Amino acid sequence: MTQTDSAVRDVEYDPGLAGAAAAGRTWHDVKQKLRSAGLRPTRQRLLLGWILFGKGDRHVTAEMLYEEATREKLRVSLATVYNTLHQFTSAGLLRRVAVDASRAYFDTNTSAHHHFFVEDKDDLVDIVANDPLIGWIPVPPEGYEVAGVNVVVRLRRKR
Amino acid sequence: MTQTDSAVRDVEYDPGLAGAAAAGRTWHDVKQKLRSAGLRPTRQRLLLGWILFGKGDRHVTAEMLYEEATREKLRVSLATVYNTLHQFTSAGLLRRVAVDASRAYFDTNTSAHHHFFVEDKDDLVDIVANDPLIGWIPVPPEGYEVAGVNVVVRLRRKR
DNA sequence: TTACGTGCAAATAATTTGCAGTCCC
DNA sequence: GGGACTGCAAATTATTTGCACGTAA
Repeated sequence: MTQTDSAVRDVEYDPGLAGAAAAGRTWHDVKQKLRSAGLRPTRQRLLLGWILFGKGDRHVTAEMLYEEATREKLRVSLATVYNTLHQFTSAGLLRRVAVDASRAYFDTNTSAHHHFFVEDKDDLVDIVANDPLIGWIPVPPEGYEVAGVNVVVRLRRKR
Repeated sequence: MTQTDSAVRDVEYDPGLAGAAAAGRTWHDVKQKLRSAGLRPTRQRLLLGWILFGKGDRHVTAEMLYEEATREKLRVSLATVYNTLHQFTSAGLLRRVAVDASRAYFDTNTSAHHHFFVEDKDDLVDIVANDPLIGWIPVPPEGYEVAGVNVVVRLRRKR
């Protein structure tokens, strides 16, 4: 049975930023989150953290986050955005998703889940399902362990 | 049941370049392959095709292929390597694999299958299994169709 | 011949780094 | 005050492009 033969079932998919406003997280929460991750709550980390974690699950590139930050209140440099994204990722607050070989996406949802990638919109969307897509994980070669599983279902607009 | 709870079974994994020598493909075969893909068999396409398809399944980046070509016989420019990889991919002779957000990998095995990625060696390895990893594919949102599924199991050297 | 390919070098794009100045604890 | 952080600009890395020249059909 090949992958293409596999059964296809209905699944809810995450509507993107819907519900963003609903997920209220206070400024104080962000500060706590940073502290408990061992990161000093500086002005720019708080701002970026606020943008990232204050509005529900998000998928961003460095450029997107930089523009959003600039559009908002505080001045942040692009380099700092990159640094901060990496610091947040090492601290386990973000998860890096490999979608294509050009840009890096960061996901505020760090739990095990997978993604749709909408090709013509460069849009990354959580796959929300009750049953796991992956039924089993192959045993890695001697001396290695599984560091993570990345599943991206690429979507194309129907002709 | 989360991804981490999933069952783990034994699986053969592709030994990399082992069997490379065995997969004899003649120069004539490569020429045929190019022609039937609608690509004019030029000197550099033949060379690159020979390297790619003459030695069994391979996973290469542009840089790797360029170095290998240079080390061999003919002079090819890096730009031509990039162009050729893309032409081969559009023609369906190669498949692009998104592993990390920095380099693009190309796989000579265009059938549906998935990969291990060995982090510290930047090495991509086919997952060869009898049962599919993915049991089902979620139904995409209205107006979209699935263009492809990319699964990468990231491996880390055991501490 | 003649459109398709190729090489080269310059242009982009995404990301990282070095270092002087700034800011939390 | 001192080390942790940040900004900026310059450096890297991966990839693409423009254009004069070469070559398979």
